[in-house]
Amino acid sequence: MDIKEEFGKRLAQMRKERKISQEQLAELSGLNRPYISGIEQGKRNVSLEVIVSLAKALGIKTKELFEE
Amino acid sequence: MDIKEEFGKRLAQMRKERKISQEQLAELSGLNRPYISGIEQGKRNVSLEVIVSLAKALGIKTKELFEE
DNA sequence: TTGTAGACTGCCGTCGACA
DNA sequence: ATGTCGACGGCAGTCTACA
Repeated sequence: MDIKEEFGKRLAQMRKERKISQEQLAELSGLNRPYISGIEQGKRNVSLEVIVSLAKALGIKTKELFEE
Repeated sequence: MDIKEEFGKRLAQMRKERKISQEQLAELSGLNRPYISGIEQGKRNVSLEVIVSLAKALGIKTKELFEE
């Protein structure tokens, strides 16, 4: 499986565990909602800064987004 | 410290531990050498795919590039 | 609530060259 | 062996809008 897909699935999983919407995650991370959607679909090659923003918004460490 | 700097220092550290040059890391990762230099200087906001390429080139897991 | 589309700006990543 | 520059194409990330 493609790394973008893996990352997207992992992100969606962590978001749902916290029971927040894409809209809320967008606000917390400072990103826009359609972009979050694209990331979760595995369509986006996100940058280091975005990865860190998402981890912070989820209240986890960056490395946790890369655990299997 | 900025996340780009942190990542760059971590990358340089892992590369030196393996005693390979930026030139060799560039070849192994499929990236170009001046770009590797910029990353290690903390000047570049690298993408997910580049992060994974670098980890593979170093023979480590992606998450290891985010451990403190 | 989520997926998708289009238009836009800025920067990622490439490459050749020089210190 | 490494840092830096300049030029370039392509895509990251934004925003509005509609299903």
